[in-house]
Amino acid sequence: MTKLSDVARMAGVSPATASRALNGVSTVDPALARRVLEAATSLDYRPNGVARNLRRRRTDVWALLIADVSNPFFTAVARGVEDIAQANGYSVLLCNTDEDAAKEAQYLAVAELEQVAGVLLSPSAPGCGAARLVRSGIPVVSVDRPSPDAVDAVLVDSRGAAGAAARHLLEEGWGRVACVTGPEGVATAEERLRGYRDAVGAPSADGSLVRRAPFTVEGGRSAAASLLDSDEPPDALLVANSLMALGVLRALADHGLRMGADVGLVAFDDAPWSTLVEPAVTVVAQPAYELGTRAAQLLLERVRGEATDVPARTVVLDARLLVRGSSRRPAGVDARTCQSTSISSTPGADGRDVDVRSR
Amino acid sequence: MTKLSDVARMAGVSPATASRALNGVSTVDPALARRVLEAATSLDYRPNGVARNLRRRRTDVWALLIADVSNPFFTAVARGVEDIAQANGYSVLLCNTDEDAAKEAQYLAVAELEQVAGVLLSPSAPGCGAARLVRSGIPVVSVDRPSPDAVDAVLVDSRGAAGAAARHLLEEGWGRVACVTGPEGVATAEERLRGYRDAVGAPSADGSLVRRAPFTVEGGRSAAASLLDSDEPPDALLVANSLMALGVLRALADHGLRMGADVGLVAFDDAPWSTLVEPAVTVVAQPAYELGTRAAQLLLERVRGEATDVPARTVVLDARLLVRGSSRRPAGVDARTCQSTSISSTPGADGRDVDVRSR
DNA sequence: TTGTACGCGTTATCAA
DNA sequence: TTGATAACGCGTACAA
Repeated sequence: MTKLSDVARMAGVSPATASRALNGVSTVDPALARRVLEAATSLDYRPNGVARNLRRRRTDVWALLIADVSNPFFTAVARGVEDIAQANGYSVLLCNTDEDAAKEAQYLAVAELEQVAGVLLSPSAPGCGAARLVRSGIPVVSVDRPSPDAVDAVLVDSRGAAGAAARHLLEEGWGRVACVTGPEGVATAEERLRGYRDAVGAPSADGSLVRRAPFTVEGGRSAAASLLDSDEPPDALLVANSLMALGVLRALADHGLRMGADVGLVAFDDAPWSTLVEPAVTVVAQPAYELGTRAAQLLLERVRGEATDVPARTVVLDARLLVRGSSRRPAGVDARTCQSTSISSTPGADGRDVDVRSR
Repeated sequence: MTKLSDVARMAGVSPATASRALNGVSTVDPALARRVLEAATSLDYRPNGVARNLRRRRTDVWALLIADVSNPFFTAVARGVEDIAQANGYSVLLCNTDEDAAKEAQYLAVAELEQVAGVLLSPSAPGCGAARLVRSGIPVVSVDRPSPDAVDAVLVDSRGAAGAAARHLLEEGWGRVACVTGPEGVATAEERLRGYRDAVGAPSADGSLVRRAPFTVEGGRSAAASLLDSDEPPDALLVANSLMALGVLRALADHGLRMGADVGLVAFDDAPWSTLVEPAVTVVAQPAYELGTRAAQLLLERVRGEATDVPARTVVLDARLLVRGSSRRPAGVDARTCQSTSISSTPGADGRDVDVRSR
């Protein structure tokens, strides 16, 4: 492995000058610089980033902790993060926590060990161990789910969106609206359940119409099956995630029920297949990619030191309710008519508006 | 930042002993080891991984270069890789190349700079610059797409699977079978086209029935639209990827055509929505997750030095043709009947068989 | 403008 | 079994 001192020797200069030349420091004599560059080329010199990182006392790596890249929502978030990172010279470590606090803690330990420049975190539970990172100078930005420890946060108004969705189902005339949400303790799962309860009213929203399950296809399937097999089955479902929605559709098919006709449906996340099924699925579209880019931009300011002393920032993005066939109640007319309307969960906003609040 | 020497001083030992104690070296006196551990705890000591990496001359990081995490196929691959990595103490850097040679080269440079322990690569073109990594001692395993530079490779028999799929369409009685494949130069795109040509015969497989497009929804949509708008439109389509398939379905709808009835369809990748549309989509199911885990296992052996001097290995996994409604030709009977059969692309294999060959 | 010398924090070597 | 010492490869005060 050829190192900097080799290049320096060949160019007939000191390692210091070689270092400066290769890093484009302007004070170095052009002639020398050229000699150094040539030596580096002919020796096929590759700088050692690890040594540089040690010396510089920083790295150009971020850690991204999400529940699961297989979840299309997080895939989009990850892509957004990666795009911003790459455009600014950072690399990102992908960490799947599977909503597991132990895995999460382990990844945070790795992030600290590897001295990453910053962390983007979608915590599985409120009390994750991100505080120590922040204390040791590593900025942490939370994505999708809030963290008391995070410096900044980029969130979606899950509660408002879930409320609007449930209200929409009620207004369409569905009688018993149930809710299939994520695991207990997961912020977005709780918020969506809360929004649902806002709409249906606490008394009627007793346990019999609520199911918690993992944010997976199988989670959705079994939750829906359990609801449909109960004594008083619902006639409409609010589903907290697109993977779950796939399972719900399977459960409906297993029970011989047609969505939109027998059972109303609204699901979170605008999956690409949601307009290909019949009828199309009414969804709460979340700006997942933008969630990633915005969080990355906030982190960028922090790691660059541009936002030191800036108080914690929280960006709340709006979700949009896209009304399609699955939530429309069949009247006399054909229930399979498919209309698409955009309704913002925040009155007056057009769905692309962004709230930026300090906390 | 408290460092090792601080711990050593507090424990009244040398840094060397402190290091040994913290790393669980057995030769250290239990009493001393305990003192070190206590000191480390009370000082809240966190080792500096960067310094350790420099001294050890190795890191515990892999780089994973894929076209795009947003592509569900690669998402599954990434998840497979990450699971194996995490279980063995490695972290993975996620790199989206977008089939862009420049981006790919840049990421490979980062991988070398950061001295990653190994690279998992799905090259966009045959001649990528992975050779230099291998020369400098970094093992590279190619995933999904072969690379002349890679040490090992884990692939799928795309050509055989595409051939079987096209043959299936012909046997069902579709007259003009077209092919929508990926960008020129991308190995899997070429292999699938080749398999298609194997089946339909080179003469009839002239350009008029072949379209190349990006592996995206929009790529599939416009390719299908172009085919359907041509003078002699096809009556069946072989589509090389599930994102493209979504676009193709959209194009069919735009043209007022029903798959399975007006147009036969087989698509690569068994997306979760493929059984939810009507009729269900016949697919070539690729073992994407397993592709990731297998590649990771091969890399693991290399980075551990267990497979030094072992010649390059190529693992070829089988894809399975899952026959469903979209490829069945409507006869007198209802074309929407949905059957699901499993046919291996390799005669005699059950679809889970694996060929391991040396090259 | 260039060179010398040191330090980043850890681990491996070697002698005791 | 322990400790002193020397790297690992680079960047950067400081002095020249």
